[in-house]
Amino acid sequence: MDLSLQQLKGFVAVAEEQHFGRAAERLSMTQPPLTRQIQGLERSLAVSLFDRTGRGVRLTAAGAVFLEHCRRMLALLEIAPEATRRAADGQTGTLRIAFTAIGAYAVLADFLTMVGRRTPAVTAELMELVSPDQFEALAGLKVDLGLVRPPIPEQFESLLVHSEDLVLAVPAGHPLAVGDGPVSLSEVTDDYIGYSPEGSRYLHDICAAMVGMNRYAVSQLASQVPTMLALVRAGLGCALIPRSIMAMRVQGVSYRELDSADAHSVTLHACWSPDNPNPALQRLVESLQQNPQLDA
Amino acid sequence: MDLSLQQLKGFVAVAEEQHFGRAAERLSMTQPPLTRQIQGLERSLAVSLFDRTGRGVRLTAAGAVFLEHCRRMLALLEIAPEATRRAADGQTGTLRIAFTAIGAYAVLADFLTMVGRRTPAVTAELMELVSPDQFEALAGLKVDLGLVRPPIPEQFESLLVHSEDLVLAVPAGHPLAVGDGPVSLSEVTDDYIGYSPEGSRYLHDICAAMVGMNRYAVSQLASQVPTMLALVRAGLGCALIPRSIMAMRVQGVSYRELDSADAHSVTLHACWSPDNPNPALQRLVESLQQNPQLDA
DNA sequence: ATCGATCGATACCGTGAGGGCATCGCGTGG
DNA sequence: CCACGCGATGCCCTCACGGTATCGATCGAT
Repeated sequence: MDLSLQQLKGFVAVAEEQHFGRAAERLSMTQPPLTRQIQGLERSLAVSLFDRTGRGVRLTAAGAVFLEHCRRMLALLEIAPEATRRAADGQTGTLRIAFTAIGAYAVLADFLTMVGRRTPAVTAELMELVSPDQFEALAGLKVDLGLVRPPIPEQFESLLVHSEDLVLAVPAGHPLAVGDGPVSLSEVTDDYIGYSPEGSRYLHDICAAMVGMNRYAVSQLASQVPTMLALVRAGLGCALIPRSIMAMRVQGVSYRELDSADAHSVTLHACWSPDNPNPALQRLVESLQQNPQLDA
Repeated sequence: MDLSLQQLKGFVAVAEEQHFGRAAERLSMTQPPLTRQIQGLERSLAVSLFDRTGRGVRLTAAGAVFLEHCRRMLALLEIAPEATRRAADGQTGTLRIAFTAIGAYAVLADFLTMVGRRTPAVTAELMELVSPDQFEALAGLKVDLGLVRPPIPEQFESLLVHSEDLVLAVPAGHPLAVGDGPVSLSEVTDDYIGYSPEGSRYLHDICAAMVGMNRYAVSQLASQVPTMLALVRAGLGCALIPRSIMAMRVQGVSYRELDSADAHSVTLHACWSPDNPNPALQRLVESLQQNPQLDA
C-alpha cells in the first residue's frame, strides 16, 4: 500500500512551513518520523518533492503540483464526514416521489412545495405510477413516498394530503350539460362510465356505492381520469370525477356539481414504508408527525 | 488520526461488491479486518454506512453520499503521482519568461511558438524586464528564461535566438529622410541619440564603436528603443536601431539601411541559470541542446 | 579559517495498530 | 429442522511507525 493520508498531511505541513521541525510541531510529533514520511513519499512517487538546501527546504516544481493535489484531497476529506452526517440525518439526500395522474393535477405542486419547506436541501425525484404500482415500488424501496388513493395496505404509513368531492362530467350535447346549479344523481338517466375495479379500486367502489352497483357497471371502464374524460367527450355517458380535474378544461365536456345529499369526498394520501431507511424520508415523516399541517 | 486511505478503499470495495468476503478478496486480505475497518469508519463518522441484512449488505443513503466523496478522493489519489511525475520531468509546469521591449517586437512570438512545440503542456508566464533586471531575476530564480542582449554573465547559459543588423532612424524633416538606397554613417552630420551605457550596455558599446566614441556621446541617452524613436521624432538627432523595430511604424520617423561596410549585427539570446531546478526549463534546455534549430 | 548554531538524516528501540486464524451468532433456504 | 452463508468477535502475532539520541552538513559570526 503506497501513500497514506498521514504522508499527505505531513507533506502539506512541511510544504507550508518550509521547515521539518516546525511542521512536526504543528503535527504534534517529532521531526525524525516526519522526515521518514516525506522520504517514503518521495520514494513511492519516485520524485523529489523538496530541495534540501541545508538551510531549510524548498518545494520543487513537482512538489508544488503534488501540493495542489494534496490540498484538494484533504479538502474533500475535510468535508466528507460532515456531508455524510447531513445525509445520514436526512438534511440532504434524495426523495423519490411517485404520484398518480390525478394527484398531479390537484396536489403535486403544493405537496412538493411543502416537502421543499420541510427538507430544503433534499432533491425530489418524480415518477408517475398508478396506485397499485406505487405500493409495489414503496415495498421494494424503489420509491420513498407515494401519492395514492385508498385503500392503503396496512404495512404502510400514510397521511391525508387532500380531500375533495366528486362532480359530474357530462358530454356537451347531454340534457344536463346546460344549467348551473347542483344536480341530483337521480337526474342522470343514461349510463355512467365507471372506474376500473383493478386500476382504480377506490374510485370504483365509491362511485359504485353512490349510484348503485346495478347501474354503475353497465358502461365502459377506465382506470385513468384523462381516459374517462375522453369517453365522456365521445358521448358514451356521464362520469364522476374529482373536483380538481375541473381545472383541466376539456373541449366537449361540461361539469355539474352534485346535490349535497349525493356529494361524496375522495381522498389522496401520502404513503410510505416505515421500513424505508432513507433518512431524508425519515426526517420528512418526523416533521409531518410534529406538525401535520400541509401548509406549514 | 481518523480516516485512513485503507478505510476508504475498503469501504469502496465493500460498497461496490455489496459483500465483505468478495471485497476482502479483491483487496487481498481476509474478511475480519475488513469488517473492523468499516466498523471503525462508521464509528469515527458516527454514521451507519451499510444496512446489515443478514444476506449481504446494502449502502445507506449516507453511505451513498460518502461513497461519492471517496471515489472523488481516490480518483485524485490515482492521478496525483502521475501528474507529479510529469511535472518532475518537465512535461508539465510553468516557465517564467522575461523579455526586453525590443525582443518582444522581433522574436517573442516565434520564441513562444518554439517553446510550445518543444514542451507542449508547459504554461508560459511572461514578464517584461530590461536586461540587467533579467539577470538578477534569473539568478534569484524569479524567472526561468530571459531574452537578453549580450554581454551575458558567465554564470548563465545561453543560446543565440536572433541576429539582425542596425538601421538608421532619422527625423521626418532630415536631409537623409528622403531617398531609398543604403546610406553611409559618414553622411550623418548631426548628433546621434545614443543608448544608455547602463540600461543598454550592449547596444551602447556597439553603436559607440560604429560611429566613434567622440561623436556618439554628444546627444541624449536612452535605454529603451521606444524612447529613442520618440527622441528621433522630436528631431533631436538620428539613432541606430535594430532592423526588426522598423515593423513598428512611428509617425515622423524614416528608416535608412546602412552601407554593408557600416552594417553591424546585434544579437538576442535566450539565457538561463544552470542551477535552476525547474524541470520544465531543464527539459526545454535538453531539447535545445539536442536540436538548436529554433524552427524545429 | 574556526567555532557554534541550526536543520535534516540516521540508528536504535519500543509499542500498538492492524492483519490472519479460528470461531460464533444469526438469518435464510432447502 | 438442519445446513449453509455471511458478518461479527476473540485471540495472537508481526511490523510499521513514533520517540530518543546522535550524526553530518551548511551557514553565519567572530
